[in-house]
Amino acid sequence: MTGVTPREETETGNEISHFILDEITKDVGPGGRMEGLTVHTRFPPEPNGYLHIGHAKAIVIDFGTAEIFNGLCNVRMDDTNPEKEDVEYVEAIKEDVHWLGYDWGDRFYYASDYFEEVYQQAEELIEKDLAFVCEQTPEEMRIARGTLTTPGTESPWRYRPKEESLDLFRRMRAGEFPDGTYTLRAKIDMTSGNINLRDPVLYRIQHATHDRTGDDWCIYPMYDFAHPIGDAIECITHSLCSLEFEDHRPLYDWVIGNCSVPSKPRQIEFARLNINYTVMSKRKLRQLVEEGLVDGWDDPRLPTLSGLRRRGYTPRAIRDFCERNGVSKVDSMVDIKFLEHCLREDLNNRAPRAMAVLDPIKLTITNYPEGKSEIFLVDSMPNNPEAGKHEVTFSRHLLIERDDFMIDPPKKYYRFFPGNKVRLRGSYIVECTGYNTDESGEIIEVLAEYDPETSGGSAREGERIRGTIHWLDEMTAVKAEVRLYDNLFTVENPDASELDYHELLNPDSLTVIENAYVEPWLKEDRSHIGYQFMRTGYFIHDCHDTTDEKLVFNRSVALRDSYNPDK
RNA sequence: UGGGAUGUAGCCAAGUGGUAAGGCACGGGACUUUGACUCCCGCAUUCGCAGGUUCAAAUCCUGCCAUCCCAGCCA
Repeated sequence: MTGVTPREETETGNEISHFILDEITKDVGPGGRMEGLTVHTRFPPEPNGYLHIGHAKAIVIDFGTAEIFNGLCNVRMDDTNPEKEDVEYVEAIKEDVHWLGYDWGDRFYYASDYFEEVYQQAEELIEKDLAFVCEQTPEEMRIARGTLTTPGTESPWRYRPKEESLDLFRRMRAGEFPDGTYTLRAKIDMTSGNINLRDPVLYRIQHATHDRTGDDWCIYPMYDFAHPIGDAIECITHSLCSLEFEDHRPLYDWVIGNCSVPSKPRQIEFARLNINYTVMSKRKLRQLVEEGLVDGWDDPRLPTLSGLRRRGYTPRAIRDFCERNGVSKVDSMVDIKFLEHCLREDLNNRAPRAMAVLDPIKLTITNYPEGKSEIFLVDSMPNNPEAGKHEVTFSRHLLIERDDFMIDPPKKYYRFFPGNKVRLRGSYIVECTGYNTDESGEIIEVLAEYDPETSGGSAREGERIRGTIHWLDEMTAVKAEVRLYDNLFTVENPDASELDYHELLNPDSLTVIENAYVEPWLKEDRSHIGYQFMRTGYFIHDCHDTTDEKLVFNRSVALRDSYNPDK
């Protein structure tokens, strides 16, 4: 038979090629160690926090790899430590994986599903004289483990008769001993340069109620023991994980090799994702949430999937980002600008356009009759006529962006200034004739005259209008709150800083604009993945705070802006 | 004086003995009823460093340097 040839493209259209695919191709191909097997991967989160974009990379690799080989990918909650885990997170994790666009079918599992089988394997190991019950205290064990440069020393309990270990282990399970008094340890090699092989703990006593198994157990297996067995039981062919597990692989292989399991999965490691100006560790994210420095796990400034979702990121943009970053073993730090690029690219093709004025100033069309009003039809997406059109109303009193007017502009400023003509997108070309100030000299109104012959915004024959400005009809505009976001941290790598992370927080990461205005249809419309407010960025309704009475928009990402007055 | 990995542009990243892909960022230009989008152009005489093998080296060999991970009864 011939080997399975990986598909070269994903749904997002990216050509995927990396070393893991190469390895798997060899494994399942002719003469490979898994010749002819269906590729089967798994995504194994610990339910102790919310998923972030680093997990998205893992999900894209786990599910994407299975997809490429026409295989399967399971989801398995790694719930072997009841003290740290909570069911609260399970549903959130499911939602995030689905939201990203992946489906595990009927293969949603828990490591705890296998507690009985894992236990049986432990007994078998004891009988094979490959594991023993140890009575060292945590402190004694730490000392006996040795250091990075000196070998460890064997536990005094290492050579106790296996019958005794078996009896003790059963009594551990029966709940006869308090936490910390006994452990089950693998009998490997206390002199190994790889500390994971210095008789690692396989089981510890923990009188804790488990979310799924309740009080059935008072001993729980360690990750290094439960994980390979879980993989093998599910007949996972390739167990893909991050780099820090690289030196656990010999132990993974030891467990697979010495236990009676139905398959022999292969672990392959890849570098986890880092992005500058943010943090990715669950610990730090939790801290930000618990200290109230952000508005919950789904704060739009956070790199959590729920935060990105609320910010207006699309699953497609995130998948695209992960795929285009590639997969390698190099510790890397990806530029957040690339993430933003992926979002803009997706939204540019799919988000309808609207006009919104974030910082309004009045514009009065002095030669347009008071009380008169007309309706213009504008393309919802100029680059895609099939997206249709929508109405905008025009009248004497309009709103424009405050920085679209200057009394004394620099060169190449194409917007409003006395004497200049600009196009009010979709309606008319107008000439700025002046402005009014209040007692303090503050500009409160811009004045202009419209040219009736430019209806729809088309210029007169031979005339070139450089500036096109967005605007709203004061009569029909709807008030909205708009939230602008910037990086949460002021430094590229907060983790590497010696300063306390509180000092690294960007004080301007959130800007709330209370009195912005938007086109009225945005009050009802919720049918789109996001909107482009022309010339200002991509926005989405805030899913928490938008109500029937109040509109709240989050800026997902600003538009690129090449305007540079200094040039 | 341990073990495991990794070094290709500002950031990702292809490349597997035949003469440095691509993307992001950046700079320039064209187009434009979004200073957006799109489109062109530019952006590593050199692959951590030093030797060596070869007609030919980012790719092979030797030595060195730098960075990351590991001493939880966490995952």
